[in-house]
Amino acid sequence: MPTASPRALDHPARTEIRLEAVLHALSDPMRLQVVRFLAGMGEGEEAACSAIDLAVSKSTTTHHFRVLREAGVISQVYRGTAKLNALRRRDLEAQFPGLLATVLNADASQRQRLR
Amino acid sequence: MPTASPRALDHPARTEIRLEAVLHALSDPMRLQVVRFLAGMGEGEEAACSAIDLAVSKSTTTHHFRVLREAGVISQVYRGTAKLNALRRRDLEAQFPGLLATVLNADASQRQRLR
DNA sequence: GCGATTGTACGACCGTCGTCGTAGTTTGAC
DNA sequence: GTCAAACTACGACGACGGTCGTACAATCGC
Repeated sequence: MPTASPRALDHPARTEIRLEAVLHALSDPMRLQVVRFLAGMGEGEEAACSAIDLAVSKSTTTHHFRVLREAGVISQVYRGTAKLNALRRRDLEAQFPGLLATVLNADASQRQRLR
Repeated sequence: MPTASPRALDHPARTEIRLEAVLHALSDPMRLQVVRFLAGMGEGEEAACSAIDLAVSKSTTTHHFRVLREAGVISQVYRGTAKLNALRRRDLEAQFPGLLATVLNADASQRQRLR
């Protein structure tokens, strides 16, 4: 009885997404790596946390995913033992048009420059 | 003799500006307020620190301006007892095209929404 | 020189953040 | 029921960040 079947996770509603939170979430290299990975998948595609190989412990990985979710950058839903993650492209675009694309583009440029 | 006349301040070169640092700098409401203010002035216009009324102590104000400068978001130069600040529009645009405009636009939308 | 203005340096405080490890929960497969 | 896989909760730790106050420095105007 402790299980409510599909365990629910708190997500900010589209209109509750705060710019400062999003910028903060994106200002960490690990989290930017996650976003880059998710952005590289098709629209609406989801990936388990374990699909992205972060060079930190599992606890830390959990932490970063939560920060992204609470900022409204990604959505998370349980399926089986996995937790599927997806970029909230539409919500971000509706709230802050162009922001995600611009940041991803800036990130790509910087990575290419540093290569 | 302790004076090197125009006291110099360290600024990252254009190519040294890091995306994470910029995003972090912009993720604070106070600093966003500063950037918004500077963006509201003409291209190349400068404003003294004291021209922007932040609701914090002078020490804290100094701190925020330094974070912005070290991230490469603004340039600072002494003139008399004042320190003139300006957005590094060109450098930011060259390094991360559209980023500043997109963030400012997102900020404006959010402020309007919350009004 | 003196005083006022503007900003800095330094230290303190305390909360947040990124990190970890260990122990635990939930689920699916057998 | 048992086991393994995937993720979480919790507590710890050290580093960083935003804030302040006080004391100081540089410049300008008189």
